[in-house]
Amino acid sequence: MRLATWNVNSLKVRLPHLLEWLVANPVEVICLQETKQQDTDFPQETLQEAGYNSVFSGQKTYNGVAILSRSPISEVQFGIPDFVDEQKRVIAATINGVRVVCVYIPNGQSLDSDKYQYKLKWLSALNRWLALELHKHPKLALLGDYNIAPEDRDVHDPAGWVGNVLVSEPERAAFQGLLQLGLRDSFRMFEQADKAYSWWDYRMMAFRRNMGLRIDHILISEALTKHCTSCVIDKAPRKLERPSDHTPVVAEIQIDKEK
DNA sequence: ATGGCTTCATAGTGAAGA
Repeated sequence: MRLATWNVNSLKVRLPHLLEWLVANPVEVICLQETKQQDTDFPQETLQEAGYNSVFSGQKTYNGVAILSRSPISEVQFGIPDFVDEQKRVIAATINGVRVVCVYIPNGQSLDSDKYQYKLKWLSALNRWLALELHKHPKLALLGDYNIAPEDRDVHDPAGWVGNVLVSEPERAAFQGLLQLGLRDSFRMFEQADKAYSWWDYRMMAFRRNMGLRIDHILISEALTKHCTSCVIDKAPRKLERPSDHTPVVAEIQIDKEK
């Protein structure tokens, strides 16, 4: 089954792009971030008509996450257990025997911001929870907008980004901490073109000049790695009119759907 | 150049994103 993640930057604005993309890419599961929509406004029926069940956790203006799936969705978890957070950034569910964890990791704003401290605490809480979750669900995938470029090769201009959030050493250490739980960055399991990114600033014609970062990731547990056959970034939606600044990432896992 | 663009919000001297 194919699993995707996409920060849509407003589901209300991007719904036509999402529906169009799902017709061309009928993935089994897609995790969405920055839906920026209250649950009462979530387009559940429209997505159902497009063949997708959905679970979602949203709020007005900011954040908001959702999981859509062609298969039944069970064991839905909202937020990180025992971590108090007003911001809707996590939703998890079990689909075809795979624990799907959808995250919108905080941006952090700047290294001297309170939001950066929140980001690091948040990552620490995520790590603690996932350690337990991996025990319960050996087949686990962590998909989302991580707001972390793991290595310099994930940054168009590493020297220019020094001192910024998304590339700082503590954030990268937190990313490595997730790998130390036994997760693998599925994108790096395969041969990839150089300068492959998943986000480009709206300004400065950044997309046309490929001034991007790879900050959207699909990490998979040991039990899934041997079944993972590809991971690709789909740049096509970034070329549309009024695009999201992020573009989808898709991993293919060869497992029995009936399990 | 602390800018640029986009979103949601409100009608701001805006806030936040990445």
